[in-house]
Amino acid sequence: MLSKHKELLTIKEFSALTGIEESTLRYWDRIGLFRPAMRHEDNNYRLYTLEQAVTVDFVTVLSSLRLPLKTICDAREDRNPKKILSLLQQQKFEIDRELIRLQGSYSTIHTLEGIIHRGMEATPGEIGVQHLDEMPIIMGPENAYGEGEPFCRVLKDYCRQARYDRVNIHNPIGGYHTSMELFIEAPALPQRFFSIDSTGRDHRPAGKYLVGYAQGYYGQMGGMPQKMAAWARENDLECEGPVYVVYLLDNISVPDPAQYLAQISVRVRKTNKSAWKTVNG
Amino acid sequence: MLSKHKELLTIKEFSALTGIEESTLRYWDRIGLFRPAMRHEDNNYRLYTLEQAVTVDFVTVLSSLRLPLKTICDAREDRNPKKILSLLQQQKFEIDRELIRLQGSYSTIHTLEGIIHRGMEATPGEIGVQHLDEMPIIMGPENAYGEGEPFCRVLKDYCRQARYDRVNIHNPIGGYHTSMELFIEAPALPQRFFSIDSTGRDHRPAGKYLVGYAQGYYGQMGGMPQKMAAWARENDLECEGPVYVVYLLDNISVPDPAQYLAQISVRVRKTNKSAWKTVNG
DNA sequence: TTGCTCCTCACGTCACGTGAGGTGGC
DNA sequence: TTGCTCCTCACGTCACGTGAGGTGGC
Repeated sequence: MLSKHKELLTIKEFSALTGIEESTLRYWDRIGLFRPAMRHEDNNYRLYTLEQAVTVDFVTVLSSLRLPLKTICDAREDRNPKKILSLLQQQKFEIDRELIRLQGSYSTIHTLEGIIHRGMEATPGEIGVQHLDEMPIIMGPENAYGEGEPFCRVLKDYCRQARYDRVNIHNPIGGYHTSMELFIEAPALPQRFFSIDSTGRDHRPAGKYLVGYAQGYYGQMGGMPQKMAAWARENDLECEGPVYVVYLLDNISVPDPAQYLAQISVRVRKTNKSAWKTVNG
Repeated sequence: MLSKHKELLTIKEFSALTGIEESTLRYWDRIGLFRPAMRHEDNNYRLYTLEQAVTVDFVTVLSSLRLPLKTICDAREDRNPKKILSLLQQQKFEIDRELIRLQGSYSTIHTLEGIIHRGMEATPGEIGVQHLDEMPIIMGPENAYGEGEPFCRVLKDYCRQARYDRVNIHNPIGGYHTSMELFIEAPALPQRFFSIDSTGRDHRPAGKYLVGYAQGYYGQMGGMPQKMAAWARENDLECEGPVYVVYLLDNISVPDPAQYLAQISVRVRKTNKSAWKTVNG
């Protein structure tokens, strides 16, 4: 038969038994969430019962589910199955929201990694034909450029709309020009912006693209549009469809705007002059 | 042509444009993470450029990925693609860990909801035959009961081992008795504990079970073992295999131990006396 | 006296949010 | 004078962690 005193645990013993930090136990005591069964008469030491090592799981389980300690504290007194079920149900929503946020972050990282990797491999000024895989995007509305309206303002209008539409605004943003002609005319003023987003239902289709890499600040293409057009003519290629501009390196990865690196891509096909068969050949 | 001054934004305008709270902008300024381009000469107002509304995304993107502001601050000065990739890679691990934790919480909630629901539907003292679905569990090691060793201590030994083995210790814990005979002998001293865990590779198999619901504190079955054995005999049933004890209602959902509700389950088959066919009949 | 465990109390952490009290220009 | 926007500074939040200074029994 063990003496009654033997069953009482000091804070250190209780901490070792339950795995809860001493400082946490003192804090829970202080806010009245979970208190030791008694205090030692002489030295005021906290004394926990062995039973408490089991009943404390009301706190540990619910706090592990991220319920605020205040909520746990309030629910503790007159808890019943129904009330607990309702707390759990609520918390499931919270966790769902967190899961969605985290998956968004994960996806953003994945996209960024891919983009930055390609940015490190690309050579500024390089032009060539490449096969590009499908890129899922979310296409924004048509841009409204007012008289002398700066690029930044329009981009921010897009961002505001994106926030409103619950689109992940932390994903990389690209520029969309409806044709090579319009791109050459105003390379700094895309007709639309798009967000590179793996959940997007729009996409830049897979296929053969004329790809150029331009170094410099947003929209400053340094003659790249003309060079790409010339390169296409020289190689009997015809640009078709929209032009996509994606900044592989920008202020996320380099501090100096002069080091930004844009990937410009537009679909191409061989012209009639070419030896290859063409669709309308 | 717009005047140079028109392109400068007050904190309110900048906040509206970027969606970042004014208090957050002041905080970022204070810790030197992101400062306005200049201050107004007269009134010391913060003045941001339109460009900054774009470059601030270095901060917003990385902080949305939960990188500590200190890390973002340190990386800002001389950032380069390689360094940013390494930060992203690290953060991916962090997010992975968080995702796993959250999924664990989600699964714990799901398990708890199921258990508490069954606890609300069950009638204390009831005995009957039920079909039970498979229940995934993680089986613990064999319990070592020392001389006069209290139940709580053994349970906590199991918990410590579970923490060590990285088993989710917040999932409900059940008792496992190797046979009905041993259960009747010592209903408060299960040979093993197990954790109800959807990721578990062990399980209580699906099948026909003799099920009893006993009210009261852990291990206090109030004659339920004998009653269940008697019920089985009267109904020409033979108990086989281990006995599982799961507390459907315990200190998570009710404060009073007298209200705890245990579900006791053991597989049964018809005896020879029965009209039904038996395996060895 | 030394070493040990415990105590309380104050302050730090992290990324802000809130409110008090004051300024500057219409 | 009133109303508006901005400022700084201090304090609050949340769930602890840390350390200073002190106690009690061997």
